[in-house]
Amino acid sequence: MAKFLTKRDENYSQWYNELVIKADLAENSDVRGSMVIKPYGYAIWEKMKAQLDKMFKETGHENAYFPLFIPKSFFSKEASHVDGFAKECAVVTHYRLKNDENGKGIVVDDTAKLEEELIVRPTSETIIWNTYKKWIQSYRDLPILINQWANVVRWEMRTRLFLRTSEFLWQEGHTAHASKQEALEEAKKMIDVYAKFAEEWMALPVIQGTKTQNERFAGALETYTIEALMQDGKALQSGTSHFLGQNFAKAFDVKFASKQGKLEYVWATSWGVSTRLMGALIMAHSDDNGLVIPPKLAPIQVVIIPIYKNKEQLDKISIKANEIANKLRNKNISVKFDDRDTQKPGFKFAEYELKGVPVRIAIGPRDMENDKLEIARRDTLDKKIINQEGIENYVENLLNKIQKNIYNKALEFRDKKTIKVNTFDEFKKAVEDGGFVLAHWDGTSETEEKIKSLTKATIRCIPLNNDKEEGKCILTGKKSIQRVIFAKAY
RNA sequence: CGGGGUAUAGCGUAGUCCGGUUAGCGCGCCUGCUUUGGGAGCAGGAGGUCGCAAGUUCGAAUCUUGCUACCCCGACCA
Repeated sequence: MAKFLTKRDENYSQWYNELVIKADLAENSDVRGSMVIKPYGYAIWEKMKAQLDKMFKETGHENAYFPLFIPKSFFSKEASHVDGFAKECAVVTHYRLKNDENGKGIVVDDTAKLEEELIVRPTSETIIWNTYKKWIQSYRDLPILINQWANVVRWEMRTRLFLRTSEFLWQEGHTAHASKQEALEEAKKMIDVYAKFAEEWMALPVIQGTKTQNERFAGALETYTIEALMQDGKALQSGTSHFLGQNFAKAFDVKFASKQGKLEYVWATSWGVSTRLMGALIMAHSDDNGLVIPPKLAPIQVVIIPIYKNKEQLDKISIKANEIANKLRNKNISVKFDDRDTQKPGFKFAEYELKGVPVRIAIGPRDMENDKLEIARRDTLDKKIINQEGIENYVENLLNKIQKNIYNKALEFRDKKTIKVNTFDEFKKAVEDGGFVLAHWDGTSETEEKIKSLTKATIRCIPLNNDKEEGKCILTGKKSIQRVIFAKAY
């Protein structure tokens, strides 16, 4: 089986690329570094989006929309922010095209040069804080809890479908608060929301922690992150939430009158997840036969495939299949009855396996005689013949089981690949083997940099609620108060 | 931005060094028949400005020059 897909242990990144394309999730477009998200892939993203949106609203946030274009001057207002993004910005310099005088198609009209260049947003802090300045005068105007669903552009040198594309879809929350305490709580609250979403919906175990200064968001005082482990042993940063302090308020001069009548700068957070979550979902669970999608995010949860020799048989089976489909739909389960006559059952089995549909039901003449059906689950590839009677409860139960099993499998894998080391030799070997490596670190950026250049491993995070433990830095031997998580990352 | 490479049908490729019939093959696509409980078989068929432009030549996918695009390695990537 799966003779059309490269195996994971042969070439993991080739497996990933083939899978994304063959499962019909996305493809490269003719625009450098930009992908087309195809209907099946977009359907998964829509499910993610719907759930996240619900969770944001449940935590008091509202959606709004800010401009795609940001005046260049906004960017220079926050120094570390511009440092972080300057090298990967798309810039709009003109606003008109004209026919080439030599008849060679269309050229930029040099006379239509913009007074001030516009940057295609790589993130929206600047335009949003420029706006918040107009909205905030008093503590009564706070907090502002806004989220935006948008596309952003970062001119990356090297791109990969979903993991890093020049243009990508995401949400960015931008909140404004009257106190440091409240902003910090907001940042933590949102990383918590992300972790909950990853674990309960994506079946993806994640570690919450803070970033070191080196890895922090440009302009943030603290960056909270959720880190997940992929099957090749590399880490994937899956969501971040930043405590921005008063940096942006100061850069954009956003002050409010406090209850005591003093003028104070506003405290800020921002937080986001992107279509990169699709990459995490694919890499964390899928196997050599194709995608494995957790039921809660699967666009099709159950597919029914008829097996027949002639039209009369198909007609009979169709009646039964539709009956079953309706029973399942009444349980809010999404079902597809695939009665295409243009493909054979074997082809369909393979196709839905490749596409990661959690449950497959096959009904043939044999089953029709005995009131049975064949049910197969994608996560374990187990097949069973069961009674048609009570199928809706059976499937409902099975989908929950599959969701849990996928999570447990990923958790087991991560636990197995999480190793404590105490010496630099052990460290190098562990990094080479892949996985999360728990090691002592002296807390300096220089040491972190050195370790990165020696091993390509970076500090993924300092876990929240980390156990305090005296130790010695694996590189310098200096004192350390806790272990941090190292890994090679995407 | 430095180094290397590639461009031929929807996709993957052979042919290019050493110019010479109608540019070959696999997948996919179309038609027909037989098939249908794990990616069907046979027969027939359609599909090509050989990246673009100029040059050399009786003759260019093939040689020369220029251009463009893409890929790989490095640098870069909260």
